[in-house]
Amino acid sequence: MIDPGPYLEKYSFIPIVTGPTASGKSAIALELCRMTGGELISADSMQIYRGLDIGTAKDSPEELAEIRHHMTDIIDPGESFSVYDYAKMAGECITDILSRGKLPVVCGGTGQYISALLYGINYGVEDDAAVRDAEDYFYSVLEKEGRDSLYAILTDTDPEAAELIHPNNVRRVVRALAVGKATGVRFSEKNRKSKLEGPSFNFKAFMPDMDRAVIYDKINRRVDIMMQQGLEQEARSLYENGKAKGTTCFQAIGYKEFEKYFSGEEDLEQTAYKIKLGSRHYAKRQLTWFRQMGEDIRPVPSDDIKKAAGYILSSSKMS
RNA sequence: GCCCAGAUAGCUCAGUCGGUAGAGCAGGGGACUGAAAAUCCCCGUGUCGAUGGUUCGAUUCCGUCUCUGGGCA
Repeated sequence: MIDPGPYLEKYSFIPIVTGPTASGKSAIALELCRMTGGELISADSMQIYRGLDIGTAKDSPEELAEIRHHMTDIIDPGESFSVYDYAKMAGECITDILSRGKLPVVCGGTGQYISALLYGINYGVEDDAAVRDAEDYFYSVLEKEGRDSLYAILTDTDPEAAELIHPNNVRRVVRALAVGKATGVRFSEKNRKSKLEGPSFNFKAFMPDMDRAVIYDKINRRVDIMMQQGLEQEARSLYENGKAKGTTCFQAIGYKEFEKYFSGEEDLEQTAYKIKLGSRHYAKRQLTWFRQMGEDIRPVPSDDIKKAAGYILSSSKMS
């Protein structure tokens, strides 16, 4: 555990505000920063990209100017980024903020990023070029021999991992195989050891308590607003950026759905429908992730932002 | 008013040569350890429009009615 420094005098933990998309977590986190003079650390896998503003529901330019944001707008579309990178960089940001006597407020809905921080998952060595090569190798095996024989290799070399990964989930099968081949340590073995050190900081996570029907309704309305704000133009410039083509940022909901619109196969109405649908499905997956974390995530009232922020701060002072 | 075609899951539809029915989408549950807004797994009882008739048995065949399309007046 890293020495929290002077911040300890006032607060006993670092708050994480998470939850599904459109649940209002950002407003709560901003309010927390205002109330404490804190700084915000994003935990969002798409808001790290410059230029993806409207579709990722990034905080407004005014909010970005008012509250100092970290882990937002840090890389260009086309660049790669990983959970490992996130955990490392976010940790550095937190250390830096604490050293200046301020409160870091983590906010974002990328479950894997939240878990990485909260459980202090150790992802291992920094250089992953060997793993990337191994992934390429296993993808070529997949192409030549099919998914059954690919899965058979995993059953053979790491039965424990094979037990947990469905044969159809090629991406995870390849990942497990590649880690084993490149590092010489079985995927299952590496994962088992990954939590031994524990988290680097004392975090506490919170999530707005909001009915799913309300979240879905907010998503639907928010997409209409994004369209009015010029999402089409933002997506178009991403598509015209040669370097970004086919990279991670194209997985972002609100951008990938424009592909068939730009090729003339679908109209704007169909595109908006698909963005809403994709966002709803995403929210559902996020809820599953956070539900699985159980008591590690505490609900906060969602009807009043100041009340929610106050609730988090008061629970800080008590414990 | 007449003729034709429909009416089956929240939606779009398939099907039952008469033995009470199933796909896609929506929706729900779950997994997740270096792309995660990704990737993957599981979940389908519904007066088969209403009402008579034929039949051991009708959502299925026949009659009537209601509604919805389309056509003719």
